[in-house]
Amino acid sequence: MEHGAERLRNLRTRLLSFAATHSDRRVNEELSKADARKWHFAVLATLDEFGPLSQAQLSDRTRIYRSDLVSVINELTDRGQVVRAPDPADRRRNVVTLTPAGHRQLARLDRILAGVEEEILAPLTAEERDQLTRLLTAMVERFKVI
Amino acid sequence: MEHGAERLRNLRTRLLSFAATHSDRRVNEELSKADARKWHFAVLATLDEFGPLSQAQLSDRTRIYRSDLVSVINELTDRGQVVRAPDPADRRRNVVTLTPAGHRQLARLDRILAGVEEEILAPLTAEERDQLTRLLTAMVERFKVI
DNA sequence: GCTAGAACGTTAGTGTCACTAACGCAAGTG
DNA sequence: CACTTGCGTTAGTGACACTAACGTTCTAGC
Repeated sequence: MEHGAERLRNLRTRLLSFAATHSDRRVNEELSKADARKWHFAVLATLDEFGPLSQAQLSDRTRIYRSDLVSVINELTDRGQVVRAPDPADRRRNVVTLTPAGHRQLARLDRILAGVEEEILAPLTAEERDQLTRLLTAMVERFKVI
Repeated sequence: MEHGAERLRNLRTRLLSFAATHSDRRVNEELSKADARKWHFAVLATLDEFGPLSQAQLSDRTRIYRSDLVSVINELTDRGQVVRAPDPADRRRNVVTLTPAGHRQLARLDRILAGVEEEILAPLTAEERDQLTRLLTAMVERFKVI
């Protein structure tokens, strides 16, 4: 009888959002020690993977809204981790490029995030972690389609 | 070599937060059709499970901050789904009680949330859904301890 | 009994995030 | 050349998580 007790606790949408809230909070706490936030990592990692990109491309790949990306790039340029330059081939565009400092920061954030992940996933075995990754990936894959 | 490509996509904290964001958005979209939001459900379900409670008790059980609970209770009383009355035994307290209309609304929200859950979990088999519940529960259990 | 501390509800305010709207400019398309 | 589309940017909205402070009321230790 799904009715009555346990209703709240077993609601998976709630469980999911609760887990994510906690995880996000920890991530932001730790990243802020390195003067960063999660979007910083997303942008730095994407540039590292794909090379210099326009802001629109960065927005597509990181799922950060174009409008929010502006201030993220501002923050990263302020910290010297990224360079924003107009694209001579298309003057609407800015080309965003990783600097050596940005590369070092990325390595730092990598270590931090690995630590937080370890902490968050601590109660799970290695197989369970893989399983979780699989399940979540299946779910978010679906979102993009719909 | 975890380094380089795939870094972002495989970051489980990101996967988690992405899945939760989408799930939350869908939940709120559907609940708003019933003139509700997720805290409404949390409060109504908790009152249904435990009977009349003070706001502090509600805050403990739903994990809604006391300060945010004020407006949630306001909204629910405006809709006639809940009654807030001073506790004669302890005049610091308000006792919050479910009304018949609140009970009906709860049933409605139950159906809505079941639908959204079904949609969100669509790509998963029944076993996988159980597994997900198990894994997430294990994670959030840990949070409370730490 | 009285006083000190704690609990209660409330108000106000902060910062992050997801998301929308509108704008000026530049590029490609018919 | 007009039209549309893409680009970066500014401004703003609303939900959430969270903190601080306040007045009122209860409870415990002296």
